[in-house]
Amino acid sequence: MRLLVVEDEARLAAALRRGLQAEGFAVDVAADGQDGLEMARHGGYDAMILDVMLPRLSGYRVVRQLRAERHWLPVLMLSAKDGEYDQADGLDCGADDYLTKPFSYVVLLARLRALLRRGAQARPVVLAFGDVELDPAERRVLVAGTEVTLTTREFALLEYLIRRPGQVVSKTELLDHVWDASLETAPNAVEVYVGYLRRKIGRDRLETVRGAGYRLAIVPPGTGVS
Amino acid sequence: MRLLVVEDEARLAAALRRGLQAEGFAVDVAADGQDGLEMARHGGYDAMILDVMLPRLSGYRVVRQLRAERHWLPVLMLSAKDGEYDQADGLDCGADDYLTKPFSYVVLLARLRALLRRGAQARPVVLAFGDVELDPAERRVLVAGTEVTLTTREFALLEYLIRRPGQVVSKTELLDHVWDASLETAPNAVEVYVGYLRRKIGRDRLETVRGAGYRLAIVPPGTGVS
DNA sequence: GATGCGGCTGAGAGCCGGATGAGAATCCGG
DNA sequence: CCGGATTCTCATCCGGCTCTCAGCCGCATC
Repeated sequence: MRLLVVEDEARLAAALRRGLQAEGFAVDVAADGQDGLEMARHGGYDAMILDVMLPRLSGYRVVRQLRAERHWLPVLMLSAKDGEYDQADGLDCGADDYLTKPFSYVVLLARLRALLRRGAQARPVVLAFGDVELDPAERRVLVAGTEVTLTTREFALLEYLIRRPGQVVSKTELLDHVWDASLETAPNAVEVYVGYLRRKIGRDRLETVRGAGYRLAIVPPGTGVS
Repeated sequence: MRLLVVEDEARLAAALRRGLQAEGFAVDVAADGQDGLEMARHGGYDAMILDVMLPRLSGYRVVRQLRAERHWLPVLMLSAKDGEYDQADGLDCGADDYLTKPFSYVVLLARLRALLRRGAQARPVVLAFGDVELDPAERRVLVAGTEVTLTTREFALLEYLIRRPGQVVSKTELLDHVWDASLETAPNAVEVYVGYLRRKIGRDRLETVRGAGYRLAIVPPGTGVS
């Protein structure tokens, strides 16, 4: 199994290389985001361990770029725990798993094994539900075939909902995942953004389930007035 | 086998970790419900041991949330035996097995092994009884194939009844579980909501057992006028 | 057939969850 | 450093949900 470790902190990189090699992996190391991306593209690795904070190109951008180029190799992200970067962001970018520093080496190994067991999954290029299509890589949204421009928040909200097609998602869950969990945001923000989103994708495509949350809905073709 | 232990009492958590690691399991520990939920989502565990009384998010809520998100990992619940929390509640939330403190470590191991042997079972996504289908995740109800919209209370009531298919459920039990136990609600409320529900799902599908409670009933196909 | 008890139901008061418009604060590109 | 876009808060409004009450019905027992 070939692994790519992208980590600029030399000590940690060396430790990881040694540890993983001892487990029988073939390990390459890149010291910044740009190099990491290059190597990931052409290296034929089975998985990648990727720090978030990197010189030249952040870990987020590396994953995003890879996914945009349709490379699906499993990515395990590492980040300092200072709240500035957060797990949801990482996973949204297309990472497969996430670990905050400091982490136990045993946990890292376990997660990595889990990833390798799952393997590179062919991912849907675009998420779709009804006549709403969302492309996370290109950050584009099509409703009934025509493009709609969304702000960052609106996009994140729609993405979270469309990954749970048809299911009811509670406001607290949305707050936790679409908004930064650390910041205390008034729950009302969700309602406000639901409102914005509805104006853009069409009122009927986003249903309120009173007391429970929100749910994407399929609007019958022909009826669709966005 | 990877296990997640969610337990806030440090002594017990440490004891479990040590004991289970000695048995050859890889063990992670979370100290509150919120962390536990996060880790359960992304950690790729084979099973979870979950205390009921936890800071931030109760064990019940953790399981409920996991199940709502279609994670089926086996869950073994632990609770103090003080009657406040009870076994039925735990199992209703979607736990797979239940142990009251104090428990013997040998019993815990045995139950855990049994769970792991069964593994994560793909669960029925929808609950059904007769021609009534209820999908907790999408929060939808179909009666004889056509959708029926229910309010929060009505939905909770039907969900509770349909989880006890065909059994008689007393009014006090309904009050305890469908209504907030802390608030004193007049018992009459149950009758009122049974009435509402009957109007929506069809009179015959919800029987009164005089002096005992209510029971869902199967109406013969063809007869069914909702 | 009278009486009593358990269950049913219509009406209505109050409350709560959600929607929305306006505006402050912040970010970002030029 | 400015101006527009974006994010978020706040106050307010609205509709419908929840629950209580009071009276009625029907079963059951005598």
